[in-house]
Amino acid sequence: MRTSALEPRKAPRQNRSKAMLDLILEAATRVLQRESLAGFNTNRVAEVAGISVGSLYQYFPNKAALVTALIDRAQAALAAALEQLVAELAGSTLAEAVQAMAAYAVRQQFGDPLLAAALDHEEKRLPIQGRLVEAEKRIVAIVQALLDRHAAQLSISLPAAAAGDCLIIAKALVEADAGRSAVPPADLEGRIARAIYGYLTVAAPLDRLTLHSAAKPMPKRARRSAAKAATGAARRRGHAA
Amino acid sequence: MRTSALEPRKAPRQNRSKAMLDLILEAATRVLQRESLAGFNTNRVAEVAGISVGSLYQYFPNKAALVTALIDRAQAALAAALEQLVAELAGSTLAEAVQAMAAYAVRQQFGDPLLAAALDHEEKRLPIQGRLVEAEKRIVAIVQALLDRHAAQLSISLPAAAAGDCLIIAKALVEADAGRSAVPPADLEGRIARAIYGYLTVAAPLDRLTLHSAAKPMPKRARRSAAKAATGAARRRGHAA
DNA sequence: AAATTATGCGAATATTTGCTCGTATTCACC
DNA sequence: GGTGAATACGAGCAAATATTCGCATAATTT
Repeated sequence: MRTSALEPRKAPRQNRSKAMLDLILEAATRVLQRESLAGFNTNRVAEVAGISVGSLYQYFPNKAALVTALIDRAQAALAAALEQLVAELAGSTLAEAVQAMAAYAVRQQFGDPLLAAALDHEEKRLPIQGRLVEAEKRIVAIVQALLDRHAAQLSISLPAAAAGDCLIIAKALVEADAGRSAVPPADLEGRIARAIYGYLTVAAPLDRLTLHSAAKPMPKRARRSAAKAATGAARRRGHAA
Repeated sequence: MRTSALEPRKAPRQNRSKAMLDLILEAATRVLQRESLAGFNTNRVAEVAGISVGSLYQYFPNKAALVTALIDRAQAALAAALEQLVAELAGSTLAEAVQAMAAYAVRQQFGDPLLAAALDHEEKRLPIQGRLVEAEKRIVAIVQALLDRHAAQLSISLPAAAAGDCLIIAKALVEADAGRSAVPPADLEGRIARAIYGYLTVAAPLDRLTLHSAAKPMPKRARRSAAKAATGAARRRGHAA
């Protein structure tokens, strides 16, 4: 019978078990770093942690619960880090803030590119409970607070999505480069800053276009040539992406 | 003994086997769509295809070869679609082109969000042979050709990375929304267009900042407050991402 | 220090899954 | 309509992996 709960099985009461829980989490992280999701199994984690599988299952009812705990931890850490980063950016300009966020994103993901990617992937696959979604919201809220400070400079028409989009853009750009090389290219930080700053502040022709296609519920034939081309292309593709 | 070649085992000579190959590929796609990578196994693919596992292994020496074929197919389709899209955008402005690309990205990924993500993930994990990397390059080249037409309007200092970055940004934004809802939000297309257009055309303060941090090989203490904040945050995080 | 509880162990079991192989069926060609 | 080659089948092997369970040891309580 597969246990399906994702909650940790029990909280440790004695010191040694507290330590063991940390041991497990740390080993799990290490395994994930080294061999990604393939090769991430409970036996291996236990081995790396230098403990028994049985002990692992004393604290986590199944593998998914272990991964969930890892994601949980990572998100909490990210939220905390962002919170402080935003706090430290109190007096800064928007451009400075964006640059700082870019710098942080690079450091963050290049620290553990494989780990970050793996957790990301698992998060989508897992039967998520509210806690994780909650953490996401908190992270977005932190960024949103930062953006609010500079509301005057933003040309954004959809402030609700803006913070989330910034995070997504930064993460995607870093991850793409992380997949290619072990060390961040010198221009990465600048490219991220550019993308985010651009997204937040573009004016000009896009406004009109955006309004056009967003005005109608379905942007089907939003504009002749463009839409035509797109649908044509979509028709042509097989089952492929 | 695990066979390690990624090439298809043989080309079908009779009609029925040709049909079977399609059947397999289509079934594989469906399985990947429905249950992502977990639950994607050769037995299941055969079952869904309504054929035998043995038949599957007649055409693909191993699971990886099957996935590779899928990726291959998808990338070829994407390249072809983009090529035509770019061709059809011959007379358009940059803003129009960006908008069209955004529209296409939405259609593309929302057609098979899970599939796209799964293939993406596998691509990183697989012992890639040149063919796949080649296809990537071709896709980037197509976009780059589009950008070249509007070079005058671009404020990009790193044209080499620009095309790739546009693709990454579009993909990431769509994927994020695809993970949340089955139907694309009305504003998604606009947000993508905005991000890309912004990235390509921002001017102003970012230029200076970018130059600053890109000038020095390592952007370590690029700028006081920002860098300080970032490192502080990085120090604080555990093994988490 | 006895009793009780918490923790730890790891061999054993259950399940999954990539893949093979002997056999059956169909096709192409005469 | 016969014959060899191609194609298809699917039970089942083997390796990997998730999970359990009975027992040993350590901590805590009485």
